[in-house]
Amino acid sequence: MVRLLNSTLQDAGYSLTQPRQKTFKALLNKQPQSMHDIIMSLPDVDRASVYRSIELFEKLGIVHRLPIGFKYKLELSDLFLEHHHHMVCRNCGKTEDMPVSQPLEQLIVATAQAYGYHDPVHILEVQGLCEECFAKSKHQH
Amino acid sequence: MVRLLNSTLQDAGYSLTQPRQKTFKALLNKQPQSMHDIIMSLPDVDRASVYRSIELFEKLGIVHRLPIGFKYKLELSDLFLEHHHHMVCRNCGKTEDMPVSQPLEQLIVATAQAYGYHDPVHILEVQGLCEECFAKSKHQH
DNA sequence: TTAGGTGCAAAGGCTTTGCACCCAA
DNA sequence: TTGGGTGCAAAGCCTTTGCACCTAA
Repeated sequence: MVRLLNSTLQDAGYSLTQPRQKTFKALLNKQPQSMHDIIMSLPDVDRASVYRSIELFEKLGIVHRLPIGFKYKLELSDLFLEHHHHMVCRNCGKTEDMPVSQPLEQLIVATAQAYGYHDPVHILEVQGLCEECFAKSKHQH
Repeated sequence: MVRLLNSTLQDAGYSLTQPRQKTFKALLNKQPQSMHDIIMSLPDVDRASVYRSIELFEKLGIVHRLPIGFKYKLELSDLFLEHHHHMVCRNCGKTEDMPVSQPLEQLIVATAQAYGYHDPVHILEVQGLCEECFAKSKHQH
């Protein structure tokens, strides 16, 4: 994985520095995280460098910024992961992947096109209660 | 409409003040607006009061805060409008309504439930090029 | 060696808060 | 009349920027 980061950076004329490697590793095999989460997990990297690394990673297509609520979270892009949507638990805030369903994908694109939108990209956020929080809420009543 | 604002506020124990009325009117018959848009359109109402009114309106279900990109925009809620989604033009930023399609609604809910999410609510944002911007982009090439 | 990258500190947006004054009921 | 509501100014986040120092190539 780090190998791929290296070549992605270098092919674009950027160097593989320690802060960039650390920021990348903080994203590996993780559910989407907030900027704050990443900054806290890297106490020896300056905030400004984390922001600058993430900005560069977005530009190079290494990370995606997901709108969640009115904030955003960050995760590695489809270069490293399959296309998918997210489900957010509105009680505990946990984010889970929702794998792509072809009929759903096609229907969203077809609907947008029916209303005159060209080249549509979509962001689908589903909020609900995860199994655990749903179970807890039943006990409390 | 102002009548309904009045009773909604008073039933909940709040008074119908001038800043609240003006903030409400700024939202009437408009596409979703940013907080900045609303504040700019009300030069004689203090920013803090606009924020406080919008916060109250959300609590009372009068307005909805829509995640758009990593920001949000505000519009009157389903009490005043029908349930719908939004399409955002990624060139000019224009927001348009996308009326509800039953098959799409049902498929989104069914998919979330299939992955263990209870009581799902969904937010669907479609980004694409509106007719005008699409036409312009063709001329430019 | 040296351009690009980093850390530090300060500045910029947007939003919230504390407090004295004001006005809707 | 009076408690909730407002305006003002200041403070608090989160994010960006300027600049001197550092380091990857």
